[in-house]
Amino acid sequence: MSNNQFKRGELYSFITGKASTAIARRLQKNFKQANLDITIEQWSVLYHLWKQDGLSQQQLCEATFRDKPSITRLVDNLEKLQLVKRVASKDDRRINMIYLTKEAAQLQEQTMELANQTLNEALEGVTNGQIEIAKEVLQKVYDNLSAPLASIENGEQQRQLKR
Amino acid sequence: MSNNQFKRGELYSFITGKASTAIARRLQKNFKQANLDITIEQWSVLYHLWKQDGLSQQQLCEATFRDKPSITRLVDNLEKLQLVKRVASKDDRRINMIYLTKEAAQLQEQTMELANQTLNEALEGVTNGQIEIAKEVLQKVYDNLSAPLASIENGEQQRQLKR
DNA sequence: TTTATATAGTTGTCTAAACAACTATATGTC
DNA sequence: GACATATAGTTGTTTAGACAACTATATAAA
Repeated sequence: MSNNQFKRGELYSFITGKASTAIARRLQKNFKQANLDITIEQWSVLYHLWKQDGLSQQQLCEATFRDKPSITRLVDNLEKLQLVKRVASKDDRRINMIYLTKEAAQLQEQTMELANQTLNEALEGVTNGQIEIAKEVLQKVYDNLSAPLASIENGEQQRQLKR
Repeated sequence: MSNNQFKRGELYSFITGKASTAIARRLQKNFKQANLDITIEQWSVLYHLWKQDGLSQQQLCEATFRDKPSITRLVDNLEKLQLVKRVASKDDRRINMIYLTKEAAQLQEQTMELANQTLNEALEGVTNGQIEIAKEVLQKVYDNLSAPLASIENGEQQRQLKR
């Protein structure tokens, strides 16, 4: 575990930086060239609404791995662009249901095509087997860093309960 | 190539989002818990200066995959924190050489330890073989998306030359 | 030597992430 | 029903990324 820390350190820069920002920038550039005036962050929200319309902001937080203020502001900007509407839930008035507009529906096909193109470009020369392993590693990384959070929070709770 | 687009679409969210932000957030949290008041972005700049002190801002751009304005502002903030000094190069007065301060040198050991810990946590249960493949995939993604940029820019140049 | 061009860095503007503090509504308990 | 607590969302602040426009210095070409 300790004799390959340098190798792992190298991986750190890959995971945190290069590949993900390269894809993001490329997709953003492709959107721009196609005169699509949305950011990839906004697109990532629309992406989940295309899969299922009418999600709450809280559900969008979970789907996109963002915190609540981030989603509030993304929805703000999507509303300004008239791509999305906030509708207060009748059952629970705390909840905003987010619905796509017609304009947003029209964006789906074009942007998904660009996203697929970008991904195919990015993964050219990578075999499906390699992709599967990379997915597993990245998923494991995510799980490793998500699960322990609970135990940390439990620790804090226990500390609080002692009082 | 087209019959596994959904799988690739899944990978997209892994690459762009979950794993990298999870590691970044965890490392930031670990810094905070250790009362280290730097951001991981600032740390990533220091990381390269620890490997070699006295890099120019341009060299930091290349090392950290950021653009020039981003480095200007990161160096601004690192200077405010007294972790770094700008020194105008005598050979070429356009160039700022960036040097670590004593305070920054003291940060190295502690932060590198936290980074290694975080990475070990993140990669728990992942074999070295899997890590190697993931590295290859991410490197390939980066290369795929970096190299074609040149040809796009050539295309633009050719267009300009036509005038 | 003047002029064009390339390079290093800065500034302005917009968008977004992280975090803390906040409001409003809902739920559970006495 | 009153009170504590949990949940959904908002606002303020700081830091950062992307992009365009800019200044200053260096280099190449005429």
